[in-house]
Amino acid sequence: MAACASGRDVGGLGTVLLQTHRGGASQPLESFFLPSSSSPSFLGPRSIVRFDDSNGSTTSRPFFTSFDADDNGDDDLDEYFRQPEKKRRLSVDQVQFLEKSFEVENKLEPERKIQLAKDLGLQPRQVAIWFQNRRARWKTKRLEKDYDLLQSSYDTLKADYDGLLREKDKLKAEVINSLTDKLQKKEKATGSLDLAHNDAMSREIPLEKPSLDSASGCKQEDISSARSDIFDADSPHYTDGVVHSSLLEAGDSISSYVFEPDNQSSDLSQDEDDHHNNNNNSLCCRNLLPDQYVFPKLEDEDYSDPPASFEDQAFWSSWS
DNA sequence: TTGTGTTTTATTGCCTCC
DNA sequence: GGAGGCAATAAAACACAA
Repeated sequence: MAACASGRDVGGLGTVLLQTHRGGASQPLESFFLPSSSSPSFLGPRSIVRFDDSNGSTTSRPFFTSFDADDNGDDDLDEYFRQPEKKRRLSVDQVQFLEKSFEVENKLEPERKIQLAKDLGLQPRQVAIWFQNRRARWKTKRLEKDYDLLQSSYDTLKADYDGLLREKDKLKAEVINSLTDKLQKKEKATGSLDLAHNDAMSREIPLEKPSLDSASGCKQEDISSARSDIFDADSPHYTDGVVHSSLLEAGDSISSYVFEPDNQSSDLSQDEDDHHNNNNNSLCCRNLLPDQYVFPKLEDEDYSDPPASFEDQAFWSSWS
């Protein structure tokens, strides 16, 4: 018999009830299954208690019911033994009993297994199998809960991240607009400069602004060295006095990247000035023509896309 | 009634523990 | 080495729409 095939389960069944195929009444056939019986073999799933009728409804019978010999004759019994193995579902009462026991403790000690089997009229192995399957279902449910928890956590984090991205873009736009406005004002002011000044600029003669240059520590040799320092593959390139930044993107408005040439009337904050003073590239730009003063794109890092380590994880992407 | 998807019961093989 | 747990799976039982 299948239930004995694994050879794992021990017997130990007190009273065994048999049920005929689908709709038949339960029959106590203790003589067939008790250890002292002449037939040592267990007949498998058929031996479980069954309270359901043929329509699937469950009666309120106790776990041990008496066999009504009038309802089932020898023909039914013969038919039963000729039928192939059929699985029998546990009754609602049995399942409720097992559920309560599972709530108390989801592991099954041998003594408890035997006791439950006796109480329910099941094979101890059936009780063990039920607990095993019940643990598997419980684990699945717990995994689903954990998944939902992680999903909501991820959604919250994603929302925060997106909000920060929007805020960053907004701030970036504000900075660009501010700089553009300042540039336009400067361009208007530049139009009123005297011819001599313009001639000097047109010959690319650096505007002498000793106070600022000294403040920034930018000398002619410094400029040269600074140029060579930054003139590598990853840096903006100088051509004809113009900084051509590889960071500049096609279609970007060049005015967005024009650096303020006139330091005397600079509206930049001290922090910004400090930043510029610490930037060789920006220092050197003061020696270029005003309309050629170019500085690399403001951002050093691009956060418009989530970091690969964050977004590329299959774990997360599989959720979205 | 039948086809189909889901749930439940049971088996098998592997692993760990004593 | 035996007992028991677990994952994977089979298969019966069940639910339900068409």
